[in-house]
Amino acid sequence: MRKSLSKDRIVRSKGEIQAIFQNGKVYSVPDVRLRIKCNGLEYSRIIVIPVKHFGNSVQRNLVRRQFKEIFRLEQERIETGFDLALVLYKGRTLSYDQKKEAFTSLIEKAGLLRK
RNA sequence: GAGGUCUUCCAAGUAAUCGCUUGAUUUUUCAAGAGGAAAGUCCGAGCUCCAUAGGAACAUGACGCCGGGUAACACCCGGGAGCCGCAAGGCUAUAGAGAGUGCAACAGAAAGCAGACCGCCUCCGAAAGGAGGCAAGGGUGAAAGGGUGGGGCAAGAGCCCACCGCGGCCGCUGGCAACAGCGCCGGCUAGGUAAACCUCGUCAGGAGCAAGAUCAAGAAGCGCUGGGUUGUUCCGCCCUAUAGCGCAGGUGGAUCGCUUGAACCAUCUGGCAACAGAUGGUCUAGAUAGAUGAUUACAUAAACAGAACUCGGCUUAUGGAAGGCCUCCUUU
RNA sequence: GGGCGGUUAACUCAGCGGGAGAGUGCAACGUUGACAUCGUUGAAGUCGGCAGUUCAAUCCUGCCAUCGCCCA
Repeated sequence: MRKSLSKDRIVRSKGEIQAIFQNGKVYSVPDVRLRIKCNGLEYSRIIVIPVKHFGNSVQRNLVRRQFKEIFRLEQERIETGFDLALVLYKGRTLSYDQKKEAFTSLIEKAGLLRK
């Protein structure tokens, strides 16, 4: 499988985001919270949402890009057919490796790791 | 060497692997891809819509030395004046207080066509004190209606004189001008505040790309009224019942606007400069939950910080480098 | 992205060029056997911050910070 992440792999419309937040299951580690919901498609999608006062726009864009990169590299190990919403809270500053660790443990908790 | 001050420049690059957006080409590649502030939204414009920004009066707001630059500006350049600084240099919402209204708490005798507490002097009186003259000295205050020196006087005072300061719809000279210099006149009369009202001059219609246009989908109508620019009034002209306003309901998708522009680079010419002109060259982000990331190497990438219609400025945040100038110290 | 408004005592607000205030709350005292109510007294403030105008700024002007509202 090609490790791409094009625009249709990102949750885009406002209604779908609302649906994840109303009906999704919640898993969390410090400073990061994951909500998942079945989407009925052949692939999984993601959206990264920093909370309102998460630093300035440079910091918000940086963490969003880094989590998208982690999802892109790990997506072949993840079950298909789910929408993932990552909500980021402002705590300590995580390095790239720490973010990757947090993401992997969240996927394990949610039982989405492909065997 | 230390401190200060002004100006300019840079804001990472290259290679590899995996990826993102746009455009070409076509099925595989190629090219391009955040800032000096992209920020704050404080000014000025372009652009779009509001049926007519057509006129007049009164409001309202902004600006305010002079000359120039600019599409325009509250910006920039040059000059004048005042203030600050030992200096380099910096700051100034820098017209009018000789049109009017107002304000100046407290203190002080007196605060605006000024006034007399202490005091000084003269006269009356035995004394206490009284009548008058004065504004130099003390004291109050942010501010007490020219300053210094001399003459003069009972004591004093622009009362008189010299110099300095101040004023004049004064003259001459220099300057496009602001203004400066000199002369003459005035014996001082004319204090502060206009980021208080105001006067004078200049400018300004309003809203903003969530403007606005088209397509698709969806929905449920009801009530009121003539309405239409949005400071007020008047005049003129015109549009529209497929109208306007209010409440309720629905959608919240796609395309255009959307990037070639008062653009950038180089050279020459004019100008003290801001800037303008000519010639040649270049095409340089266009996303829509929002594209620039991750890892490795090059000794090492660290500050503030991320385009959302586009320009010209201002302001604020911030790392580093270079140069000019000034002051002080040390050495030769 | 664009357009507006606010910030004064612990809380809610008034004031708008010369004295920083009101109500609630807080503290002390009185009243009561005790409490509530009531009465008296008191404390509490860089008027969001930094500059400028003025003799003098919560007030006028500029910049910054922060909070909130509106639009399709």
